[in-house]
Amino acid sequence: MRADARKNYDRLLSVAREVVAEYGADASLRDVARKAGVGLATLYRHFPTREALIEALLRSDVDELRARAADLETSSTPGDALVTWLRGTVAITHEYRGVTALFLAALEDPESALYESCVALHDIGTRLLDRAHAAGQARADIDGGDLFALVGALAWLYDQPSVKPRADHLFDVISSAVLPDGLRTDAQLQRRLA
Amino acid sequence: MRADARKNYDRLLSVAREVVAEYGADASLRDVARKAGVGLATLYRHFPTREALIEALLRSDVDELRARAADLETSSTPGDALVTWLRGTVAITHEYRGVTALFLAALEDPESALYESCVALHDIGTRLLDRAHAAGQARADIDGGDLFALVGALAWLYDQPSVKPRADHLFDVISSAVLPDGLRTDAQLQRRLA
DNA sequence: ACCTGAACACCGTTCAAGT
DNA sequence: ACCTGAACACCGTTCAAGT
Repeated sequence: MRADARKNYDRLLSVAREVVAEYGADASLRDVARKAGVGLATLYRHFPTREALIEALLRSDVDELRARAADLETSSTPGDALVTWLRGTVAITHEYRGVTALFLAALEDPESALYESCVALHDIGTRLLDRAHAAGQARADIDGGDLFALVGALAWLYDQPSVKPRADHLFDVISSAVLPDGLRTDAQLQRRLA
Repeated sequence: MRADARKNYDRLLSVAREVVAEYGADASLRDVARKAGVGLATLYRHFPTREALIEALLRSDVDELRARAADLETSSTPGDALVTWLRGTVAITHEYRGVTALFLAALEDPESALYESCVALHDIGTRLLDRAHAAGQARADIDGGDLFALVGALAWLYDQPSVKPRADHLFDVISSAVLPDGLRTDAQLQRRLA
């Protein structure tokens, strides 16, 4: 990449991070280009679609979630590991307000720039879920696809301002549906019994 | 209302019903006016906001849900009544793709044209939920606001094309979190035990 | 190679001017 | 009273013309 192109690329990415944080994943791309002091077509060549831009923003987050999952697999009970990872995934997804609908669509569209990231998240979740299944801590009739969809629904709930005060509670409700207390013997349950 | 105004009003409403069914609650209002053969400003005077238009479309549905709830209160066990009503509410909300975010916002904005409808749905749900609470069939730490938010999340899930095949399953998962089988003695449980 | 401005076809919202 | 077209300030996307 030529030096000036590189500079534009980096500038676009850093401006996009701010704009998306403020206006969500459906922020105006024109606005991003304008604030980056760059022609609109320049943004389009670096990031041919909105998904491509979001993907570039999300890449480091997905890597982090992957690393966390690896840690959790060795440091926690299967049930706790899954819940902790879900909480982190929902939190990060929520930072990109409105991105969950893009995610769920991308999972079925290998052409999407978000496809790889979505598959990665889907697979990590499935792996943690299967561990919980093996330990008899997760509801048996839920698979990785269900889990991915529930993460989307939870992130969507966090995205709604009026839900925010009860969002953590709803996280507990939904995650306890995936991991019923009756099947669990981990820290969360210990706390409830204490 | 003058005869020509009445005619325009009715025509706008019927066209809006089709357009919203096809493109969702964020359909182009310009498109509605165009297809109704009416000036754009005419639409705006009859329906000063998008919420006002959606509210007009939704009014009969809300009335129907209210009637159903009244029936269910006399014809079913509290747990069954709540689940059946939830299913119907999610189904109808889903017909207006994308309306759930408007709903959750309207519940906190008395100025919104959707406010009355949202409060009505919220209150009906709370009433059915409290019956289930009294019968010991519903999870105690869930209130009407939680229920309203969960209905929104479920309708959002039904709105995502990639989730559709598993949406009914996720409905069961989430509704069983609200009404755990351990607390229920109704038809759904009987079926599962059979 | 890379960038830009303008063009095109859309929005939502408002308002002066018509009947 | 009611309606309309045009105006304004926005989009996303594409492309010919510049350096």
